[in-house]
Amino acid sequence: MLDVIRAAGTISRVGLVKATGFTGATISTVVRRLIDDGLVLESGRAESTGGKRRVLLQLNQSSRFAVGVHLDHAGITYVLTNLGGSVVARMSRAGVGTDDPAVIMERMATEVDALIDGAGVDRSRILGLGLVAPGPMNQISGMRVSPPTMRHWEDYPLASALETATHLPVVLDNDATAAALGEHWSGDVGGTSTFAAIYMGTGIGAGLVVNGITYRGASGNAGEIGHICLDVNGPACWCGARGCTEMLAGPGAVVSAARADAALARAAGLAESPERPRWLADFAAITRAALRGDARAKQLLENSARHLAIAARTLANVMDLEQLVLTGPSLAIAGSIYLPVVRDELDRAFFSRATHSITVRLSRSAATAPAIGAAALVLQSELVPLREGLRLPDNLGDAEPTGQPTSR
Amino acid sequence: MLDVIRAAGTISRVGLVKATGFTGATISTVVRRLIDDGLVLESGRAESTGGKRRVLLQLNQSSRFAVGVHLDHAGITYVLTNLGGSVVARMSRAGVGTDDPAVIMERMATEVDALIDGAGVDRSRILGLGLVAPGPMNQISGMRVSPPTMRHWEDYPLASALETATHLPVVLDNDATAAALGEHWSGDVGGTSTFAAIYMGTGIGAGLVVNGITYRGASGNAGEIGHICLDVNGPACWCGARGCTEMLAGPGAVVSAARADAALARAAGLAESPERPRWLADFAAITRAALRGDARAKQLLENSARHLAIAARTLANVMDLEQLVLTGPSLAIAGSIYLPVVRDELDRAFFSRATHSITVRLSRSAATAPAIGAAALVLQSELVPLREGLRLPDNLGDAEPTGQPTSR
DNA sequence: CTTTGTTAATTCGGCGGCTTAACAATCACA
DNA sequence: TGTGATTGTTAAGCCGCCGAATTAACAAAG
Repeated sequence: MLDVIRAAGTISRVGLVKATGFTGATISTVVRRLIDDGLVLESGRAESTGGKRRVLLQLNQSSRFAVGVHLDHAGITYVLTNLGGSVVARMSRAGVGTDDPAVIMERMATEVDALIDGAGVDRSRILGLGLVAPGPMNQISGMRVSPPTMRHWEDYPLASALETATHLPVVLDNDATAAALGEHWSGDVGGTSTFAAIYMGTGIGAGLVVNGITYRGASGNAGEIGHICLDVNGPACWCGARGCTEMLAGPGAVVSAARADAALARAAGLAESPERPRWLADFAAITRAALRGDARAKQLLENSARHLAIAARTLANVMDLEQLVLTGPSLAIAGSIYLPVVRDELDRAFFSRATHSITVRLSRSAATAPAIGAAALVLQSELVPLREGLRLPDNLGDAEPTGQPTSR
Repeated sequence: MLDVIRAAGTISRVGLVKATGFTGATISTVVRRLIDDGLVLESGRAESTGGKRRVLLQLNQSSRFAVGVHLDHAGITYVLTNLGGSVVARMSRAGVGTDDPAVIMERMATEVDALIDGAGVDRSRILGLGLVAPGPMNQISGMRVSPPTMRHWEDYPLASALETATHLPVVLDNDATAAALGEHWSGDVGGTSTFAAIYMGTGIGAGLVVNGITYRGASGNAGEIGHICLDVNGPACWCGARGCTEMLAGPGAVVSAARADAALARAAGLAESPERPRWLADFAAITRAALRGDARAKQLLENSARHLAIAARTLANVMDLEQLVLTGPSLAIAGSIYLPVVRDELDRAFFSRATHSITVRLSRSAATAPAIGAAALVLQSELVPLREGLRLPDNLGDAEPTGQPTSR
């Protein structure tokens, strides 16, 4: 319900009737309650359609808030969003590094406090905290399989620890999935039923949102397009396969190819074999060189884009997507180079293109997308009734009675 | 609810309480009504666990039936299944060919009558008819995009026409999706939440079932693994891309490669450039040659299997699958050759293999899987409440906020 | 055979969500 | 200034589901 109002931006009660299928009576009482709770505001009138003018409703954006935290090796990003998913306050702090989880927990609690206090938001209006991190997350406890750099976090009871530290309800998820959800809430995805966010950071992943809820797969690993084969004869990957997207299109591949080219490395200003690889800075430098017109840099990036585009098409074909968003740190930098290539690939060879188009766009907040998505997780869990589990049909006995009267 | 009973085979009321999360009270009344309607039977007692022995429940398999029809160029397959998805009667008739849709409709109506009468089933006990065909189906009307061989069916109002012809409720779907659903109902998929059926006929596709309901994507084209890229430098495909699975692993590719090899063509007994290509017969002949030990035939098929396996891994990674079933006419023939290759590929390189395993098996009824699935569509639509997400219609009537006049 | 404790299943009162039905409010237009 | 159309509210009732109490069936101990 709230989700419908949010997705529509502004909508009347009659509009809600059509959108939800509920009766006018139901809508009336529900909306009444939402207004009483301060979640929804009446915000004007629509033009008459022959009778009484419709009263337009919209979310009271600043009635409730959610905290989103993106936990990563390189940095922790905090955002405070309102009900609409718009960022009210944002903060970036040092990453996890090799610190002990318990230490980080304490630090996060104080930093979250700082975020909330800095924005001047009443704590009672905060619905909860969403925490996302790389790798699949166990919904209840914490990380199942963590990337090498965060190995010591494995099986740490993230949710419960953070709940006691911050006194806020905590929900967990994978960062790519969160990024997709964030786009669904903050971006103008509208009523799109199936879409994905391709997230390119160090690795390449994708988050999937189907009918407004995230698709996680059996173990939270869904959307793993970083390790699908684009070339049977391609280079071997650490995952056990060959020709994976990550090997052919990943920022790591781009950076190491640039390093191998002495002239390019010099032109782009890459540090020569630094002790600590700063791939993101290097990737940004290569992008700048390409935008300046450096042919070799441009070729490198377009090669990467071409491969990413093919992975995107695979994802779009398998999931039969309507919309695709490019996001993540790497695409925040080089998105303008990747976007046309991906668009072209899908225009040319998306399997269902005859039936329906697929729109591709860049995220407007690629760098903070996962954190925003983390907050969106909270918004969703609080506002969208999750119809999990099996429920009873409405008409169990009405299936073609064969003579016996259905006793009521 | 009925789906839980079906999936469990036999289950007690207490078992249902645990499985569904409902209260004992609810279960009691619902089960009572199901028994009154004849859908469920009490079938014995379980061992005591310290107190009163549990009464075991199971579906009354023969209380209701469903008709499943697989419409294809080459042949029409009819099945009549009971509530459990078991085939009660089966029939195969000539394919669609170039006949006019209206003619086929009439023929189907009489053939469905023959099927029902032959099995001696009361018409009032038939829940409905499921019709599946290649290509994406418009849920309401009929085919959207049809394969070249069935071009004259495009936009024909299949559902309504067949409803008036047979006087049965009709549901439509794509055949690969149906095959997956058929496996979910008739096979022992158990409580698996995410699985796919790879369907290899002339082309290659996959049907997806997530949490017991089919995933169709935006336009019913989901699972299109026949046209994902396995080799960026591969041969061009009619779909507009390069190196598609269908080009590298499809039966058509296998057969034409075999024809190109004169010695193999002779050994396998392929007709030399027949006027009408009989790819299925040829594919079967090549398979027999391989099983006899013909090295060249074996190599051809294993090459195909290797590529199909990579496509399967892509699908498994993207959807994060728990189970995979190989089905369809081609795999009904050569499944024993493909199965180990697919298993090996997933064991080696399935991305989530550390978190959870993925089981791969052959369908037990590969040839009739789509027809069984068509019947399962009916069973599901009647027995499982489909909770669709909230949807926004194209035009809700509200557009501009606050005062601005809405132009219509 | 009786008593006791445990588990299974049903019944009954009640709550909440949703619907139908009737009604009040607003607006365009004749 | 009605009049019909459209929007929105209120009241009454249905239905699914839950909680608590009750009945039924069984094992083990005496």
